[in-house]
Amino acid sequence: MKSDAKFTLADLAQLAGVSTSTASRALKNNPLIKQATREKVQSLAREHNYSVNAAASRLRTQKTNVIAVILNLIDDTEQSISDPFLLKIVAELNKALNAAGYELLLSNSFMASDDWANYFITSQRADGLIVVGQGKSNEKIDKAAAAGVPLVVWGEPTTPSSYPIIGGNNRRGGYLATTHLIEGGCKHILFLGDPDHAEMTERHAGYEQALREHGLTPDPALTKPIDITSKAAYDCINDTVRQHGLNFDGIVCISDMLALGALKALKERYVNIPADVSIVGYDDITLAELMHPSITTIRQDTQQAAQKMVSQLLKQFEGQPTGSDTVDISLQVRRSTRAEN
Amino acid sequence: MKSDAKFTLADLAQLAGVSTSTASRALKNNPLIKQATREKVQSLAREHNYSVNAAASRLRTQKTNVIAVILNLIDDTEQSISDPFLLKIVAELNKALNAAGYELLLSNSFMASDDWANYFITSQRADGLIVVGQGKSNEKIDKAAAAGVPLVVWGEPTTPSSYPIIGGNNRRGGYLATTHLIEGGCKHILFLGDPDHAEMTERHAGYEQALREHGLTPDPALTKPIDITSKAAYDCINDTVRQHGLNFDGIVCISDMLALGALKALKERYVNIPADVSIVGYDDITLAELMHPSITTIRQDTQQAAQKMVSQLLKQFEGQPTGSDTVDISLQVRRSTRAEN
DNA sequence: GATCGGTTTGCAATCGATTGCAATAGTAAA
DNA sequence: TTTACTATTGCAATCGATTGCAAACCGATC
Repeated sequence: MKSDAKFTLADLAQLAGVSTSTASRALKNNPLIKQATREKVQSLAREHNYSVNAAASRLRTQKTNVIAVILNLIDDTEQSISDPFLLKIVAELNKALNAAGYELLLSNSFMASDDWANYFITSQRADGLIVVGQGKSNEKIDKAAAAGVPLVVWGEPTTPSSYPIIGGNNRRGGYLATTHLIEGGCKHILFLGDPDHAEMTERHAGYEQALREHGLTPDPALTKPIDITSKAAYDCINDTVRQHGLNFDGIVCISDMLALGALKALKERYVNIPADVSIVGYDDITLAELMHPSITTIRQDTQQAAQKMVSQLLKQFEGQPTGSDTVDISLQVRRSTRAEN
Repeated sequence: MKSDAKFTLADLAQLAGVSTSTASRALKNNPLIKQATREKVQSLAREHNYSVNAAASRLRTQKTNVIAVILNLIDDTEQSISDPFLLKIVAELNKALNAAGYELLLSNSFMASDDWANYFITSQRADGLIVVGQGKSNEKIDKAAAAGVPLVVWGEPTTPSSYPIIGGNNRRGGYLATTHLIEGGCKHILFLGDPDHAEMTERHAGYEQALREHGLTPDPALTKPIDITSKAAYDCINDTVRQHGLNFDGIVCISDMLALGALKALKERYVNIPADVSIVGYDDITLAELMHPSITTIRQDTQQAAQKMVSQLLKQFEGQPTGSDTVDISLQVRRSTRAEN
């Protein structure tokens, strides 16, 4: 089973009594080669455990069949590592890429050098990039795109860009979440999350839009620009309650992680959820359903997201036109909000 | 900035007025080359955005500097994708590998062909493997190891094997968790998790040991061999309570995800945690602390785990002896268990 | 038997970097 | 000015697979 000496295409060809060119073509079922020859070569290959040397093949073909997935973390927060949503996207990307015949090289923005184009593409480590998260600035992404790197981003689809951005309809998400709270009778709705971040800006816009459409006036004091961590949400809610008492009856969170933090803070103060305060999260991570009460949230279809990203990337390889696109979202109503007014 | 024509080592060498051999050596600071020459080449390289072609380099050196990380999922359950613990390990591996100059190729056992040795190593896609999770059978792993593939596994360290296995001291973990419950006054302790799985076998052994040492007799009926999903835990607790009433006052879970499911089921039945039933989880995922009540759990040091795995792998590259090893674990006491009797 | 069109196959160059060994430049001693 | 070394640099082979183009083969037709 274990053959110590390397077994190369040349060896295989010799065994089969053909040239390496024939062997190579036979292996990939090239119709130029007679059927019988193909089968012979292929069966010998199987028998001898032959597999194409990827390095050589990549060098010759200038194609790696590898896509680098970059977790573009915001600052140094723990967001990346602890946020199940991002990781779920990575998992789905893994599936989708494999299905398309690509492998997934995992990176994160702290590691990879600043020059993505160079590091991944010029150096022929990958054929393209998928960047998960826009970060606070698009500098690195823009730079890579400007260098002609095939890339796709998970983020806010309406952001003007020269590359396709896939994401949920965040404005609608914010709108749905807020409207649901209002219909449940909420009048003073907190917005938890930093509106400076592209996706969040939209969600916040949807939040304000919903308020206005229902005759409520957005109060800037109710928007809490915090980091995307449960801890930040927990602290924020505690501070707010301490300072102003329970001056709100609903919370729109820009991620389920924040919702969990908020929920914890409120429960510790014996605030009744959803009677006294209703909470809506975002992303529908597994945990949302497991909480007590389970959390109403905006679900983003991650499988569809992965497929769209991969397909946009493949289009770039083929020179076809590409564009930003949205992914389905839907409101998952659970127990952290009141059913109706 | 963007140069369309490929810029190769040869071009760089020509610009610098040296041969490719000199250029190559200069780039990697080979002392054979005069300092001045090195600097000249390096600065030209920077200036022209040169970066070594990985494919060519790999072909020539027979070294990829890539490690394939395989998520070895148990069956078709959602475990992989939803379990934050595994993903945390991946994230830590990413860091540790990068620090050691390696890249991380992400795979999972559904994708990769059955013949890992061939697919990853012979084909020169990676230099070694890190397998996360032993799975229910070691077949694939053993096969790869037998083929001489450098590999390390995250699993139960006491499993006899020809390759190093890194993992927590699971017996001690089970023991600690159970003892803690007993000291809190629990008499009828449920064990939630499938003892068939290597790591879980040990945790279960620790559980039984703790019971015996405290004069309690393990009751087989209290061991619930369920899948590693919150849903399974939720269903299991519901079934048990429905059939036998609340015939237990403590639960040892083999993962926090199970603890969450159990917690939810109990809360829905208005069982008081920890007064009526205490719960201990395993892994200390972020959520454990965020639950209400927060969950007492066994923490495994994932950063240390990643470092040990990587270091064991590097040792294999260097031909040094290797061996299985354990990672620190500790009991994190929170609110889901009673402080004392 | 020569010719022709279509099938199959093989030759040899190529992808870009690395490295053992030979060659040259440089320096100090004779 | 040689000689003897050492410090630098360059030559050319090599890693293994792919592919454009030319060559060989095959059967059929004239």
